[in-house]
Amino acid sequence: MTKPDPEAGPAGPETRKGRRGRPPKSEGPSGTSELILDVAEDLFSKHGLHGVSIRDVANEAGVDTALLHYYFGTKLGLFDAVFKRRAEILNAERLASLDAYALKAGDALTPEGVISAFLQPLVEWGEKGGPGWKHYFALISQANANPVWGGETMARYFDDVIRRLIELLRLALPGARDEDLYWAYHNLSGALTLTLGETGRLDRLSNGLCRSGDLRLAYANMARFAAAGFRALCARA
Amino acid sequence: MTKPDPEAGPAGPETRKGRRGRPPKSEGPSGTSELILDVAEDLFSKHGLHGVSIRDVANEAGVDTALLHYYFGTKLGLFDAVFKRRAEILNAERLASLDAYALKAGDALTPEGVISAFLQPLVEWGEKGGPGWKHYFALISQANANPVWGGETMARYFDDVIRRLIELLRLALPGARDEDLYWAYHNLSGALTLTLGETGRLDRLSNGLCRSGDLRLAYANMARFAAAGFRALCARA
DNA sequence: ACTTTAAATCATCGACCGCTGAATTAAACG
DNA sequence: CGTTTAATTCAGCGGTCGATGATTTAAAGT
Repeated sequence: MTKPDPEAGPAGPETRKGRRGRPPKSEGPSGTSELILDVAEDLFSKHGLHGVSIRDVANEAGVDTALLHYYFGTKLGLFDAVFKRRAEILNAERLASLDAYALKAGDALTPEGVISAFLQPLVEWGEKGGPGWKHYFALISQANANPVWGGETMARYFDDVIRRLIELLRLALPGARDEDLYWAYHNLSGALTLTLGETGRLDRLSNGLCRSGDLRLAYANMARFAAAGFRALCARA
Repeated sequence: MTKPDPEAGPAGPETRKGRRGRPPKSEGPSGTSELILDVAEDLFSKHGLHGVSIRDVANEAGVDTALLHYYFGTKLGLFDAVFKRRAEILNAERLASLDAYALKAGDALTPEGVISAFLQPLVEWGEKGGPGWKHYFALISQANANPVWGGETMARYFDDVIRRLIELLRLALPGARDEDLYWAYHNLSGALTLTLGETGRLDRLSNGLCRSGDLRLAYANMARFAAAGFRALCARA
């Protein structure tokens, strides 16, 4: 993370550059703090917390480093803010999607249906949410692989939805032992994490036969794969 | 990564501390460069490349930072050396395990068998290889989630074994389309990555019902889960 | 109109970063 | 035994890091 980038374009309208003090009211689509979050999200998702300096973020966003401290306090505060921003939206939609499916399916819950409902908001945000959501997913993917702060962070933000998911899977797989349900979820979680990363690894390995950017296909295959896995793990004496 | 640790114990025999020059021949089990690699492996696996300074490694290993440059040149050179050290051992064993299974099974290859053979060396090293191997696995897990250098690194070190795995799975699932085989592998790879991390996430989520440290169980469940997934994905028109 | 507050830059501080050249000590080699 | 080479610490260089206090500008409140 060291890009000089000394003169990135004509620097916007009337080259207001280095001008100190509060800027005149602009009708821009979203505030400066959102812009900073977008940039930080992008960089953190690619290089991790320690791979990005606040100078990197400030330069890329075209603001002074002091402004990041003004809004977010510390570097860790910025990171947390990035993590939190979309978590709430995502969790609300995933819970709603699961509840809607449970209501619709009544007694006829299937593992495929539950898992698809769980994944659906990810597909939609990934496809229609713009690049910010893809960066966010990649960030989650990295957090899930981190043994130090990852576990705690993931638990804090996402355990509620996951418990609801497992609850519905328990209904869809009557007689399943809880232990097996959790182990099966562990495998699904790993597959999901890798998909969220969109690292392009599969594209290269398959010589272009599979495109990890095809989210709809990726998630459909994951639901089918995992549903079969759940059945196999949970249907034993 | 900032630990003071000003006086970690009595500093060994006769407190040879700050003593300059080549040390007298010691009958220690392995050389200083191996010790440095062990420490670096541990720290990198927990905090990532950018989360660890060469001073951190040097302090933890009880040597001067200049010694790391003497052995490994740059920080990246140290990281690569850590990555490479065990990759060769692991790959040789995984290929041998797959070949042995192919020979034994003849025409009666099963997905469970192939996947178990693929996973077996991981179980054994994880159980009997000491903490170094666990740190190494966690490092791989993080590399696999990294979108920048992870994909290239993983491909360089591990693609050979993976191609052999898919080849055998193709034989075990006659009629499967290559595209489906790759997508199924993608899901297995994700599950494996998460297991390798041993982040303790499942332990907490299941309130202690599942212990991610139980490698034998984790890998047995993964093989069963993934084999069913492969069948489900590959057995369609 | 005056005051207060919000939003921004500037200049800088002390700490830490990766890395290097010189010195030192002991082993290996002849 | 003398020379070369391997293994180590020391001292420090130039650069970057996260963070802060002072200052400036414009909006908001009264």
